[in-house]
Amino acid sequence: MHRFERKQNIFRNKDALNESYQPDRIEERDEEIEEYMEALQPVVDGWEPNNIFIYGNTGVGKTAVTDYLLERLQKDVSSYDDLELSVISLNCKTLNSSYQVAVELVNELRPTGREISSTGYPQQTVFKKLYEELEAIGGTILIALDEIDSIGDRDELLYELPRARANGKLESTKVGVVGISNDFKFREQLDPRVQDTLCEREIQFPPYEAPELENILESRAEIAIVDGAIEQGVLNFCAALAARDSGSARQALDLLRLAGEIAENREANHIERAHVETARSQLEQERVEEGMRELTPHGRLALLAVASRSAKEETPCRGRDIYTEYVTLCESSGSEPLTQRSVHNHLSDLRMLGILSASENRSGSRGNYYSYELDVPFSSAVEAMADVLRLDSEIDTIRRMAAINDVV
DNA sequence: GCTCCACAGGAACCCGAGGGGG
DNA sequence: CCCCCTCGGGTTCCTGTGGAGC
Repeated sequence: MHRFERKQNIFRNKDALNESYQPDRIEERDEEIEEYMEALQPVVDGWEPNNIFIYGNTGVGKTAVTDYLLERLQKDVSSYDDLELSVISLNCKTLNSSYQVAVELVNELRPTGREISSTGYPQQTVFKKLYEELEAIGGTILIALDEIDSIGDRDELLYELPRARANGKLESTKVGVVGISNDFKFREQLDPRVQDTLCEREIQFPPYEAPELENILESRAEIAIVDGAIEQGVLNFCAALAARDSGSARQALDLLRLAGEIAENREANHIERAHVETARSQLEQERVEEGMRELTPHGRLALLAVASRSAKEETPCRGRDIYTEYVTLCESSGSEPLTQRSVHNHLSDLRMLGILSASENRSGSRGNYYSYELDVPFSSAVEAMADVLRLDSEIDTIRRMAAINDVV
């Protein structure tokens, strides 16, 4: 007989560890909040808003603080009847050009049914539509663009928006842009004219230090987890791991949440260090699988080529040898091989994703080159691709080779 | 101390699939 | 119908690199 039973020996309110949870109080970011408020002050005073650029790694509170302050600002502004403030927030993660961001903004502002399609128009046409929508709203408009770095170097919108008023594109509307970026190199690569305007006010969110992370974890754990269900030193351990890796509160909270789930599944009464260890390797695994799922067919073939070399205990090995392996795999799967340059691109993508690691070889007259090897367990690399490629027999061979050579 | 290997990675371009709009 | 737009993934061509060996 099957039966569901409520388990509540670990969690009291697990949601408090989720990304979407909004805590009442934001911990350890007092200085940044103060600076941020100062940058937003002109809105309350009725002047043209500052453009603000926020940067810092993922999980250091940029988005949380922005959401909190913009909400606060709207509330506080509403008590002055001569001020009209609208806030538009957009996450640009999946939008990789100014064009797409502009389309998305227009569609955000338009009622359902009147949206525009995401291709087809000349860029300026889309900008014009955007200005029309903004002008129709009037007052002060703050546009918060989260993960803005994903537009890469196609940053025309960031040039246009802050200048819209000066260029006569907008009459009655004052626009302020808040750009949020995970990548502080993004700032450098921006057109200098964009830097001038967009980065009028810059606020940097530094990574959290271990003690700060521990405070954050403590305050969340109080809400999320049953009293006494955390063993001594576990929070400290989570904080230390996250601080060493990324300084991200997101990561620290994920670790704690997953460790809790593992503890629960093992029917333990409290979360132990060992659960955190397991949680860490699981999260790492998930991250890698995520990366592999999004590979293009040739990206997969390139990875499989490395896996194949690895099965024969021939890694680390250089790009040239991977390429020949890749070509034979292409032939067996009946697809046209790409040029060496393209495979080289795939290898470097895989390196960025942390799936491959590369060591530089400087051998003078015999050239400089990278030696690649798998940076993930052999089995997870092969597993992740087995279902997609029409290479079952080849993959079997690779597996058998691996078994003989005892590769894992 | 100069040369030069053999790769890394940037730049410019190409192509076909998405979709305008007159 | 024709010519316009963007975009992703691909090419082609090219320059930069650092120390072993002359």
